[in-house]
Amino acid sequence: MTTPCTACPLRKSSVFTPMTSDEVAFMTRFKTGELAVDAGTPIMMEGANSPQLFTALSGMGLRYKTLQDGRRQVLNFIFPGDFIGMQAALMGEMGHSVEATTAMKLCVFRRSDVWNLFKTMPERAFDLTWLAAVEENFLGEALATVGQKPALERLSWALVRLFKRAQAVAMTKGQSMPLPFRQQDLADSLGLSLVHTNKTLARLRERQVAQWSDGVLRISNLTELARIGDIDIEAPVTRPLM
Amino acid sequence: MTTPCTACPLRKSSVFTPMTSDEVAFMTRFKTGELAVDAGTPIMMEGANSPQLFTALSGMGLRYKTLQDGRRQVLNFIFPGDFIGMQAALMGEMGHSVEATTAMKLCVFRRSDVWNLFKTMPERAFDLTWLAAVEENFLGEALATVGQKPALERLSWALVRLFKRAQAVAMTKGQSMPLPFRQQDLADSLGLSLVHTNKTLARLRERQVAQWSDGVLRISNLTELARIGDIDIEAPVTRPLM
DNA sequence: CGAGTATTTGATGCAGTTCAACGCTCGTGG
DNA sequence: CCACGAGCGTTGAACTGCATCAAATACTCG
Repeated sequence: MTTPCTACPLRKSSVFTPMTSDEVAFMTRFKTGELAVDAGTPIMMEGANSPQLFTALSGMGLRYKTLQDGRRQVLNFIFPGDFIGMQAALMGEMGHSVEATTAMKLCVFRRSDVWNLFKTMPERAFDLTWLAAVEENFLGEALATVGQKPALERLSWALVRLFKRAQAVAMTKGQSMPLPFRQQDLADSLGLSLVHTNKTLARLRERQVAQWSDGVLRISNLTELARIGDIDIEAPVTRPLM
Repeated sequence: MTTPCTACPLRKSSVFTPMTSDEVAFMTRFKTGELAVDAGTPIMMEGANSPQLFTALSGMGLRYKTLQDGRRQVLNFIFPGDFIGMQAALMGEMGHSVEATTAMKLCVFRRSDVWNLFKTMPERAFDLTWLAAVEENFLGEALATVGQKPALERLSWALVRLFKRAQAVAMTKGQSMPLPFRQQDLADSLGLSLVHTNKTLARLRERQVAQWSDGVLRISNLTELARIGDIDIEAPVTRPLM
């Protein structure tokens, strides 16, 4: 019924570390199905103990935390290949919510099989930990950005990050990429108000550095954008796919 | 020579998940020695590929990132029992620097043995991943705090977090705990200026909620502090010790 | 006792928030 | 087929929380 991992369209991408046939066979058993959700669907709720874990196959989404008064912090944007549910898998409770921004296809795993993965597939367990470490690393960089940089630099940092992520999974066409979020989402990810985010995006547009409209981000001057955002443009590291 | 893990003073604490004798034996082999450093010593540098990993045995330190212009974001404060070098262990490069704030004793491991840990001790590999997930969780909460809350709430959140961490490792005496950092360190962890941090701490003092002077933090009203900081006071979860 | 470091306090300015209003697009129902 | 409302982007104006500047106090240490 469900596509076996041998036929996974994502695995072909050169960004993802190749798997041995043993690993692919294991993942096929680990996988319990596929899930297609509409835009706007909540996938995981903060505090919930989800019995399912996912890998995003297509579409985009976002991770966020909600505060008591309704304010929202977007932690990260979800791209194809991203693993969803790490905290549920390990600690049994999610620290944030996840929702689909566009329609998405997800690969589904059983949480209860995670221990089996550690016991019988150390390579895959290592990969899982690697993903956790990368996410930790990203959040550290995001915290430094939100904590220390002024608005123009925050936006530039975020746009470079998004563009590099998109490049890694071949979602870019030249200097463009789909960016199907609202300005409010980006604002909430950077600790800025919607109004100020809008005005700062206008500045980047005027400066001929980057423009974002109708769900498409166009980078006119990546070097300059990276300079403003104080971020390196390094070749993407290959990363494991769960 | 070096203390075997069977005699580890930290393991006795009830906060740490008990280990089987197999696990203790493994850790003793994993351990290559102990390191004592003075206050102010850098332990790991951002970008470095450290061949050594550590577990803090005593003393306190901090993790931080430095930006081009010299600004600094403190990511977290290090308590006894904390594992240091996760990113070096997995990705081969640290995303942040670590330094000792007080004199510290550290348990030393060889980075090259990590793969062996995954292959032969899945329980310990799981524990390592658990620690990574907890750190990811913490950074998400910190990001939400810095991104969304005003100064008084940020400070309250941070003080509650610190106090609960200290309670977990039995470093509190009643409502007091040692907090051997500078106001600048706390300011850098919350994305606030030193001056504003100082003035906001004064407000908490006046309100009879918390006071911090001479390296000692005294919580006068934990409930109120937690209320202001919008944070739950839950019993500490037992966690693995590496 | 002078130099260096940390805390404290007052004064001033601005980056970013909040409030408000308008335009555009799209879906829905009369 | 048009009217209406909802959601999103855009822009102007006013306000404010926090940064920055400045300076005094206290403490430690060689």
